[in-house]
Amino acid sequence: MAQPKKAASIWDVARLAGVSHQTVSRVVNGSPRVAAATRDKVLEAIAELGYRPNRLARSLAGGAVESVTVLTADTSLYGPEAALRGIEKAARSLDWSVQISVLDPADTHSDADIVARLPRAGEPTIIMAHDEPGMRAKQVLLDTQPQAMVAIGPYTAEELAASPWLVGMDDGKAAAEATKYLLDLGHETVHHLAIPTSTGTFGGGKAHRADGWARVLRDAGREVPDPVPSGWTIAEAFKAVQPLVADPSVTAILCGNDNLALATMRAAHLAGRSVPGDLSIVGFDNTPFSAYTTPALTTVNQDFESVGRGAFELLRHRVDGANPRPKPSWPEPELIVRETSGPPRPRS
Amino acid sequence: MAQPKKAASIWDVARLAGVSHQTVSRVVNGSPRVAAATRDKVLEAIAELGYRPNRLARSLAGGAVESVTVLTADTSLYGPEAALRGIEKAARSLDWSVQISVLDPADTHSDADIVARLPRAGEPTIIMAHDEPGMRAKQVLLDTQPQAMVAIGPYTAEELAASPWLVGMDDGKAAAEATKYLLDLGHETVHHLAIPTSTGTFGGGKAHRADGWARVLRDAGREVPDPVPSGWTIAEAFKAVQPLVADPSVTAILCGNDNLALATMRAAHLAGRSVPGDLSIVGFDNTPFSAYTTPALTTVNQDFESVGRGAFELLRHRVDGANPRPKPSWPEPELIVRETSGPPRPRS
DNA sequence: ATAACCGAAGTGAGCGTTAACATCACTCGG
DNA sequence: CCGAGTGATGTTAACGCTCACTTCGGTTAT
Repeated sequence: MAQPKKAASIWDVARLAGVSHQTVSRVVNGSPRVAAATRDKVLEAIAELGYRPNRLARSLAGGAVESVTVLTADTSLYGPEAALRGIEKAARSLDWSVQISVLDPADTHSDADIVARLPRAGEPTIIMAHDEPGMRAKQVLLDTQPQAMVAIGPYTAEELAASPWLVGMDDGKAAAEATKYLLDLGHETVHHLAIPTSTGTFGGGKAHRADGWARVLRDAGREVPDPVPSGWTIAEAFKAVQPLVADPSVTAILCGNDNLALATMRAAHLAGRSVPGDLSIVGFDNTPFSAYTTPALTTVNQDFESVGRGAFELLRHRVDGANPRPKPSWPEPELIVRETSGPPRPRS
Repeated sequence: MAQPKKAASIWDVARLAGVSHQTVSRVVNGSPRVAAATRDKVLEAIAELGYRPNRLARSLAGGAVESVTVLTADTSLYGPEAALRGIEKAARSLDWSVQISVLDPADTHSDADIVARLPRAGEPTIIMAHDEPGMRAKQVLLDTQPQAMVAIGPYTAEELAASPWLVGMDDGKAAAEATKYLLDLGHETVHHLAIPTSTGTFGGGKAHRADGWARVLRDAGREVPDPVPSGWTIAEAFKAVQPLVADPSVTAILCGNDNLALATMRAAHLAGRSVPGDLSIVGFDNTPFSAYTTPALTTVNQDFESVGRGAFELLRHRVDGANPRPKPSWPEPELIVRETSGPPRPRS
């Protein structure tokens, strides 16, 4: 069935159709300067040979750019995964191809190593810059090919507007909102189980979750407890959160994401603390499972898929220069109150 | 800082080092036939120019293949996501690049459309063939370029051994094991909330989850209830499972994956049925969250990441022909008993 | 001392496309 | 009825790299 022969090239089509290879190229690329009769002949030849254009050659020859490379440190995390989905969707609709390369923190890579992942110099690249490896990659690319990169991360509206290569949402603002919500519920203070920072220290960016949380507590004149650092995995979070759930004075925990929140719910359950009776828990991201836990998780919705699409649009703008700089067009993070949050028990 | 000039090519390096472009190529590719002094000169020039080889050109010129394209219908599902991770890891360690293209069931694509996603004819491709779009893509690629494709899906050991392009695990066997476990616990029968089938009908493949489940019930002489079909999303599952949780005669449900199991737990809770007291629930896949739900989910562990790696190895074997056909080397699916399963309540 | 050999390097021809320019047959206005 | 357009096509030169040869100076065997 399958011919072991080499795939047909534009020249083979040209020969069969009795035209020049350039005419075939014109037909394939939909140039209007081709007679209808010729076009039909060529199309017929293409069908007969099962010809498919070779994108590598196309790019090499200086055709329009048509591929993006996504650099990310974790594809199992909901945020990056959803953003990647948005990128892929947007890219596919324009017939761009999407490459993905994972920045594994395990193998410490040099700057050269990071750049070597790109299939060619100047390859359009989107970086998920929410953690340390991502931030580093962002810096490397910024030094190497700033005109062909876009980074996704937590930034304030001002930061986003000021930088031509940034896309993201203001997590700090969202975290502030969630913290305020818990305070308004009557909690004395709110504790924070934090995702790994991208900078090594908490408070590195105004748009970081931990930062928005701390800001609200300070502004309200409340004690700001030390944030409890956790890794990204649920198992790590489960371990890290133990002291918090064991402490009866802790009545509310804002978790850096829904995975951490799930771990916290589990830990609270095992510690014999009821949720939300003894302990209110708020997550982050509105991960699909969050609406179906028992009790259902109060969390902050983030439309990562739209952000991913936005990143692609911005990148395209920067690479082609053609379209005007696209405006951010995704919904703001929004608190979704479900069942894991409520007023604290009255002091006894 | 960044020079807007074009990136350096092999010729630029050659000129600067005072050698021919071929010598540069030799150095870059680690050929032994280069004098040490020359090599150093070239390396220096490379560093100075910041030269990076262009993979597109390399592939075009007939260098070794060094990219894989992964075709999948759903990146948010744990299985495909984990397999993709395995593929990426294996590929990266060999310096291959990974492309990803999502088979969106929304835009019904023609066979030609599927093939058009590949960057070039003969592009090495791995297909996640666990659902309808995947199966279709598998068929198309099988007809087009069987020598450069590998499919991942649920197959029996015999099927896997017989086909040179198949990789996967025997879900049927695992489902059978889980069903038997529930029967042994004393349940009269076991109901099944099923993931979408890849063939349109249940029982299409011996290695399918629904098939293994039905087989055990039949063999045990039990009634085989109609499997309840669900979509992939938790929300769909939640809706689909309602009749099951509402029926007090249903004491055990085997769910097609952990998402469906989570939905079932939630539905059971809302219906006032305790788990595992009134209802035993078993999931599939050992999704990370499954160990942290309350109660923790009994499920079947699947090492998708290893399967992904295996798929890559097999593909490499088929494309290069060099290495001997790699043997499957991942753990068998294994039942993990946690807290959502137990004996039925004694009849009253 | 001469032929045969070997390692180090260079030359030229593609790989499949597109961009830029050249050519050719018409058609049209004056 | 001829020069200028114009639309349809062909020709040539990249793009950055690898492959298959060729060349050249210095050994080694005879």
